[in-house]
This record gives sequence, C-alpha cells and structure tokens, in this order.
Amino acid sequence: MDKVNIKKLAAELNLSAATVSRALRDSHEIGAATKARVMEMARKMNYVPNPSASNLRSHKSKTIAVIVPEIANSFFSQAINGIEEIARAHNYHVLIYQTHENVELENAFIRSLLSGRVDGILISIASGLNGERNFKDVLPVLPLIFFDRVYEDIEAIKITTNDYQSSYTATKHLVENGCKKIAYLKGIDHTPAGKNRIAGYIDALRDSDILFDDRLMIATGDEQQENPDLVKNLLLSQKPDGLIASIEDLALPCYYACRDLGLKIPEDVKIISFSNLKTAGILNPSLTTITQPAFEMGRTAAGILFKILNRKEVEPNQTLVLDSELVVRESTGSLTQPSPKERA
Amino acid sequence: MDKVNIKKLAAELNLSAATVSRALRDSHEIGAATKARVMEMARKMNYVPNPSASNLRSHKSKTIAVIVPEIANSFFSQAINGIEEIARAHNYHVLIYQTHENVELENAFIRSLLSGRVDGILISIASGLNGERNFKDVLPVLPLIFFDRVYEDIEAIKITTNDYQSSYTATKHLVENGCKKIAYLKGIDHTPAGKNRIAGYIDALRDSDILFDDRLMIATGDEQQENPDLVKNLLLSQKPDGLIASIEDLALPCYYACRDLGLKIPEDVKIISFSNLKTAGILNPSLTTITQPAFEMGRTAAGILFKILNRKEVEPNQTLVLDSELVVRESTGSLTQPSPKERA
DNA sequence: TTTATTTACGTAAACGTTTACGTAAATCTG
DNA sequence: CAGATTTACGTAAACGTTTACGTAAATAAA
Repeated sequence: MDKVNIKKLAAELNLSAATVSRALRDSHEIGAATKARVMEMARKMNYVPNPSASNLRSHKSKTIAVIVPEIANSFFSQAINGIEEIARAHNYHVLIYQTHENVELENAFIRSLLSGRVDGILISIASGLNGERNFKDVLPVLPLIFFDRVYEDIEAIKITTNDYQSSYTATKHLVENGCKKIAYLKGIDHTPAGKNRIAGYIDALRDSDILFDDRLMIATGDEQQENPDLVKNLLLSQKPDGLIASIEDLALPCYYACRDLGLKIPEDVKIISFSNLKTAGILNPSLTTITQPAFEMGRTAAGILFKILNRKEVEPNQTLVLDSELVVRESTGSLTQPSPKERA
Repeated sequence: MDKVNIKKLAAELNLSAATVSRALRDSHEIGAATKARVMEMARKMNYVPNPSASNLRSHKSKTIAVIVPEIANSFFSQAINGIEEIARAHNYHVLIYQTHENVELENAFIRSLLSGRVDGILISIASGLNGERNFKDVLPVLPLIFFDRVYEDIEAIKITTNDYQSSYTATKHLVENGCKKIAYLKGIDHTPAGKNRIAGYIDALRDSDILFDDRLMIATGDEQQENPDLVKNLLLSQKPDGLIASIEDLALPCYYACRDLGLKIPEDVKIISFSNLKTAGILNPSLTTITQPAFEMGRTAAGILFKILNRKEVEPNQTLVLDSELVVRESTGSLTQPSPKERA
C-alpha cells in the first residue's frame, strides 16, 4: 500500500489534482456530485493530505506553539489543558516547549518558530534576568500572546490575573487573622506578576500599619531541594507568624519546614499560597490559597489567538485581567471545617 | 524585511542554493571556508529554514506526537516532562494531544498524524471499550510506542509499570495493617494496567485467605463529581476498612467521602492510592501511595523512539517494565511521622 | 606527463499541495 | 437568439527545501 497522495486520488477519479484539492476544501467552484465522489474516494483510499506540502503552499501550519516554564505544574498543565481544548475546536495542533526558566532556551525556541512552523505563539515567559528577549522581532511576523508571566517592555496582548489585588487580599487576610510578622517568599520576581505580588504585599502591610521589614522577604532557589532549608532559616531567625508563598512550588517547602521545626499550622504560623493544587483542600492542614483561573486563562489566551488567526476584530494591545480567587481554608486559622463548596 | 529564504541567502553569497543547503547541514562536499561564510551570513540575515519545505523534501518532520488522556494530571504531566526533555536533546518538536478517554478522538488524532506530520508517536491510550482501534494501520507507517496505558491486542513496544505486583503489594500492605474488608475502586479497567491491578488485588486477597466480594469492587464514573458519592455509598453499604484507589483521581474522592461521613483515616478506614501527587506527603493524613516513575517512563519511551528514528538497534516488540514504588505514609496506619526520605 | 580520483560546487528535478489563470459548456439577459 | 455571465473543471506555476547528477578544477597515481 503505497502512500496515497492527491494525484493518485485524482487519477482514480479521472479528475485533476486541482479539482480534488478544491473538492476536499469544499470550494464553491466544484459541483456537488463531484464533491461527493471525491469525499467518498478519499475516505475509501484513506487519503490524508500531506501537511508539509499544504503548509508550504498555503503558508498556514494549522499549528500553534505553547511555551511555558514547566509542564509538570498544576497551573501550567491546567492552562495547557484549556489551550488544547480551544485548539482542538479549531482543528489546530499544539506544540509544547518548556524553558525550565532558561531565557536562552526560550529565545532559541522562539527563533525556531519563526519560519512557518506555527501560526501563533502563546507564552508564559521564563523568569530570568540575563539574556536579551527578542519578542520585538516576533510580533511583526507572528501573533504572540502572553499569559500569566507576561513581558513588560513590549506592547502586546497579555492575559494576566489580578496579582496585586490578590496579594494585597492575601496579606490582609493574614493580618485579619492575627498575624503581625508576615514573611513573603519570593518567586518569579522578575516578572510583572511577581513584582505585583510583592507590591500588593507591601501596600497591604502599609495599610495595616505594619512596618515592612526586608528580612522577612526572602528569595527562593531554583533548586527545589534547598527551599525547605531556606524557609527553616527564615522561621528560626525571624520568627514570622505568617507566610505568603508567592508561587505554588513554595507551599510544600513551608509545610515541610514547619513540620521539621515542630511548628503548628495555623497556631504558630499561618500559611497562604498562590496555588492551583487540586489537593489544597485535603492537605494537613488544608491550605488557604490564592487560586488562579488556569484553565480559563488558557482558554482565553487561545481564544484571542484564534480570533486573530481568523482575522476577527481584536483590540490590539489589550491586557485582559482575570480574577484569582481567595479560598480560605485551615492553614490561615479558619476554624470551621471547609465546606464542600471550598473544595475546588 | 522580507522573509529570507535559502535563495536570497545564496544570492547574497554568490553561491547556489544547493551549496548553501549543504553548507548549513555541514556536508563534507563543501569547503571549510565556504561553510564559514555561509554560517556567518545565515546568522547575520537571521535565516531560519522553512520546516515545511524541508519536511516535504526530506520526509523528516523533526516532530513527535504525544497522545494522552489528560494533561492536567500529575502522572501524565510528569511523563510529558520526561518526553520533552529527551525530545529537546534531539532537537525535536513535541505535539500534544489529549483524548479525554475518547477513543474516537484518539483515532482521529492518529489518523491526522499519518501523513508526515510526525516521525513517531508516543501514546497512553484512552480507556474506552467502544470503537475500533487502528493501531495496526499505524505501525507499518510510523514508529509508535505505548507507555503506561498500553494496547493489548497488538505486538509493539510497550513501557509499563509492574501493575500486578504493585497492586498485590498494596493489598497485602492493607492486610498486614489489619484490614479485613478491602474495597477496590476501579478505573481505566479496560486497559491492561487496570486489569493487572485488579488481578493483583484479587490474588493478594486469595493469598491472604480473604474471600473476594464483588460488592467491594466498584466502578467509578468518568465525571469526577459523582465519585465522592459513589465512595460514600460504598462506605455506608459495605463498611470496608480499607480502600484501594486504582487511579490517582480517586484518592481525593475517598478523602472527601470519609470527611463527609466522619470516618477517621486510618483508624476507621485505611487508604492507599496509585498516585503521583507531589502533595501526598502533606495530605491530611498523608497518603500512602503506589507511585509510578512517571518522568522516567516518559524518558524511557522517548529514548527508545529516538533509537528507532536514528536507526539504532532496538528489540522489536519488547515490553519494558519499570517498577512503581510503595511509599508508606499515615493513611494506612503507619504510626511514625514520615521521614524526609519518604516525602518524595 | 597522462590519467584517475577527489574536491567543491552548480543545475535542475522533485517532494505534495494550492491557486492564478484559462476555457468549454451551461445558463442567463434583454 | 446573440451576447454576457456563471459554472465546473483543467493546466501549470509556485511554495522553499533537498539531492541526484553533472562538471570543472585540483590533486593523486602511474
């Protein structure tokens, strides 16, 4: 069984390749009877158009790229889920790239996408300072949409969450529950999201008449192994009574650090984390979270991209802000058992 | 700035396109000096080869496809992570498809991949009975490797875990910790993995002189929402003292059901789950798991695929079995606090 | 030195589509 | 019913590479 291409299909039908091609794409130039014959034979011969040939000629790849720091992460995997769903609805294919926070790698990925491999890019950028970003070179060539981890120094379409407000709310929540010394564990602090979260924290402290103490704001490591120790050091040296984990990966280190030091959550230390963990509700104790609408962000970003690809009207450099949700659970001292509602 | 292609590059260098093409691929037919000139100019002009044209001519797409039931799942996202890592090392691109356990969709994906879009496929199959599978049509055309959720009725390369043994061990573990009535929550029970897990459970009961009672083995729903109720019904009607969650998604429903019914874990009910949840160690109580080497499975499957693509020697229809790990924690009645070792 | 071989490149075809252009027949227009 | 228009298709070029084949110059073999 040789590969069946459009020519063999045409030969079998006593038609020209052009006619077959048009029939398959349901062109108005082709008679209904002929279309039916072509479809029938295509099915019978198991014809699948060669995408390379098609892309080459039509300059459409029917493929989009998603670039994220990590795949094995609740937020990003949920976002990719949303993206894939929309892509599926448009019969598009999805390429995945993970940068592991490496800017060089990110640039290399983008570069490799600039010659027709994809029709558009959705990206959540790597949190690294070093290395030039080449987004300016991309935008004239390819639609590119930022989600969650957006790039500041460029006008583009960006999908974010209300990080400042969420962080402000989180901090206030700790204050309201009695915290006086609230530590902040930094992550992705070179991205706008990271900066906004820090700002929200600082402003909430100020509005609560708590003096900002920079010894309570620590940087965390890229290597996950070291983070429990970093948190332990913080707990021992500064004795905070509240912890804000600015990214999900820092929640577990907090729990481990408290466990190892014999500190009770929430009695000794209250913890709140930015997190999309599905298990937040059944942690020990259950974890109060700021939860981002990951799936929806993916859907939204992809939706806008496809509007662009389908030449629909799209507001040029919009920044769309979706709201994160504060889900109060036991780790911040909520006394009641979480209701089923709060499980999600 | 028009798109720069190989012809413009060649014109700029006073060379033929053929020479430029060969120089870029480091052919031995090209002189060192010329190669250097070409490379230099390519960099300067920001030349990126058009993949469609290249694929069309060379019949190599430098792309592989990964088909999984869900992306937003610890096991699969970790496996994809491993796959992506290996693909990266080989300068390959990765297409992602999720089937949501829909066999029709899975078939459609595979069909769409048969005309040169990818050089190979890694798949963890959908757990559905209905619908014919067309894997036989794929194998002569494209290398395809099954991982975790493998297809029984075909000779192919398969990467699995020791599901029978793991399930046997899990069941024995519950017995040893005092369980007499062990319920089994089925999932993916149409795949070999699912069947093996059931077999391991039944055999372990038999070897423990416990009568198998099919009322204790319940099917779970595709809709996650209904599962807590299914588990509640089971707990109320059968009063089991042990629960085996055969897939990760069933662990949370068990916790919620116990919480809602006021049953203490592990005092009233002991729970063990197949799971790759990173948070297993800090659940309330911490969850004893059978943990699959997800990342390694991804790496292994991808590694073999690239051996095939690089025409290395590969044992034709091998089934490679990686070992899952029993991680004992509090939910099965371990009295001691888990050590840092057991956190992973 | 003559012939054979190697080196370094050019020419042109091919990969499988899509589409601009052309055209005969069918249909419409007045 | 003559001319204009529409319908339904065919011809051939084009998309941007890779590669089989050819060849002149350089080198090696004799």
